[in-house]
Amino acid sequence: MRVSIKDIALKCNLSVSTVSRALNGDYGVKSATRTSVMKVAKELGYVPNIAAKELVSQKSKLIGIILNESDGDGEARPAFFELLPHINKTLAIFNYRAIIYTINSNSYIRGEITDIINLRNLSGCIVVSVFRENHPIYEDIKSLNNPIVVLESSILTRICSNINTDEVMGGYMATRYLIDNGHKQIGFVNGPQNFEISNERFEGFQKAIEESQLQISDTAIIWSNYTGSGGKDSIHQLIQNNPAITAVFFANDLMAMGAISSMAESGILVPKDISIIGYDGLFVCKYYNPPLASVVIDNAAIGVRAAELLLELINGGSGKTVRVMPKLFEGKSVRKY
Amino acid sequence: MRVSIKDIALKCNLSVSTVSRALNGDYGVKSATRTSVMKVAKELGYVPNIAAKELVSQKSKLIGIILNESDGDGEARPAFFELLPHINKTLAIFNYRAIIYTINSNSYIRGEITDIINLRNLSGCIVVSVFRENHPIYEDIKSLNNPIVVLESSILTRICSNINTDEVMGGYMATRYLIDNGHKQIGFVNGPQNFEISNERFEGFQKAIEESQLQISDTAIIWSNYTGSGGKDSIHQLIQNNPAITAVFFANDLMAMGAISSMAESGILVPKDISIIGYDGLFVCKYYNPPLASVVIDNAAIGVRAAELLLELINGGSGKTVRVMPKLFEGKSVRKY
DNA sequence: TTATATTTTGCAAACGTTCCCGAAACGGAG
DNA sequence: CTCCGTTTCGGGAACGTTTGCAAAATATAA
Repeated sequence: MRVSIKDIALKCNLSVSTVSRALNGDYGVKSATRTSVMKVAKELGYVPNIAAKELVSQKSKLIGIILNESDGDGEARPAFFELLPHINKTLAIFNYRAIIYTINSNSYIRGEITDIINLRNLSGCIVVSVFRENHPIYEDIKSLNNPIVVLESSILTRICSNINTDEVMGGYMATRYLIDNGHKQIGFVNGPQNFEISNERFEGFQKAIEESQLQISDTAIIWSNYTGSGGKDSIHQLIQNNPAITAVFFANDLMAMGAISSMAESGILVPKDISIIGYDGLFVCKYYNPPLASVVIDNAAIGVRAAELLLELINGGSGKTVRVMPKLFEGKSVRKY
Repeated sequence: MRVSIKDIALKCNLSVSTVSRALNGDYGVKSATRTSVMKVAKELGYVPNIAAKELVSQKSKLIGIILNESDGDGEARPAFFELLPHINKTLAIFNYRAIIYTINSNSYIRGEITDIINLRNLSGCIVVSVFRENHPIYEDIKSLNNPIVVLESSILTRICSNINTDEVMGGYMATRYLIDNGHKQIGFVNGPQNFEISNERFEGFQKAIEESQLQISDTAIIWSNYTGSGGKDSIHQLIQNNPAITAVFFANDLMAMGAISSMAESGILVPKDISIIGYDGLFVCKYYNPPLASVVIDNAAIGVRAAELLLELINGGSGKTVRVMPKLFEGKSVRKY
């Protein structure tokens, strides 16, 4: 049998209420008794019963991390797994723990996230994976009364914060980098059109292009799917329709890598024949061949910040928007003219 | 106020005990009352209070996933993040949930894992990350009385199962593949000597070498550190001391990639000048340039199996060892003679 | 019909906390 | 020494379940 507060009370000749107060540092207990309680608690190896605490407090110190199941295959947005440990560590500092939920984007039914929260009385949630625009989960989140932090989105309510990289800026930086290195015929392989991030990255792309008064043909812009094989298909289509192209911006690293390895087989070399820049800054970028230029998202910073934002909400703060600036990793995949 | 079992009882003119039994499908309640209880529960939107359940049952339906914090940087063993969703999904089927703990391998103090389990009354743990041999956590695990599944290790007790790929076989397969393609001067860049997996992969390497009666010089075997930059350093050292070498087996993909990208800068091409095979089968392998031959570990299978093993233990089963066979991904990084 | 066996239900304790409220102890002022 | 204000403490309800045991209801057998 585990030792409880009652055992301590017995050994100290105190009531359970006093012991509880002593243990929790509440005001109103003599410091002498507090220390003796602490001592006995330690002697007996007391471990508080969290279930009991949760029962009376109706709170759980548990926060949910919502993963889009389609990320499970490691194809889409592997970057998210890189920030998990950082979320976790930050929460742990305040004695919160993360509990993982994978939800299937396609079979999602209204209220699912509410049920998840209610069942375990979660203190809050971090929605970590990207869902397509207008996905019903966003409706649920908007009407929810629990602290939520949504990544890579712009949902903002009294009790819902969001954090994301400045995707427009990211798209701009990548394109600008190509332009600054003398490229004029530039292609863009984006993700699906119904993802917010795709549109924002596109916006940045356009901004840089217009700024430089370049002409980009419609066939130089492809809406793909963020997967490696998508990148492969797109690059060939792109080259075929735009033989003069000298550089391509891929809206994520995976597509870029798929394209590069596929081109190598056809004898097209990067960056000699064509320059490539990706997006995400996966840690393998720097070990890629050639090291892949990429817009790097600071996952550690996002993870930490997301956890902090959630804790703020839990402690009564109100929703806010945080943008983190992406950085450029130059790699060696862009040729300088 | 949330609706409780009591509200249902009131509305049904029943006692809470009957309602509880009806809800839990226990024997001894008339099917008519059961259906009416179910109906009312649904009407009222009843959600069971898990804290209360846990309090009386002294069990939690929560299982801990123990991550070695040093994996957090994404450098060491990124493969582990690939199996997280699979563990999670399998557990979810049985209404168990995973809660993530990162523990710092270096500052670990005896009993830490015990505390983790006790605090939340975890039903069990999956220790997912590799710790060095003789790490104190293994002592704790051996003396623990809770269900545990350890990955990539061979700790086995009444209540502790382990699951791992056949590393000896993996090392053998990789080496054999090089030999079968006509390579005779083969190098091996391994991980640190105080990791079980390093030694097992080495054993497989040796086995294949001896079987083929090849002579390998001592300088062709390097004990590195499983990181990209480690791979880079090792390959240069290796080539310098063994100019005639035609193929290198890296004990993980990260080192292999670090080596390949670094060699490219020196004009050494893979597989034309030197052949490379890695280990882990990271999903980026197939998009690497060139697609990287690798011993692929089936993370999905391991994740699912690990969860199943744990559930077995929780349900009273006893510890067992499961080995899964690695597969070979041929890629295009090994030249055939 | 009565007696008995079986099924179905209710009562109440228990799980380990927190917290409100009142009682006891203590301190200082008069 | 008395009185009153503080500080410290204890009693007990409450949180929402499960479960052993007894009571009630129902079915079965004679």
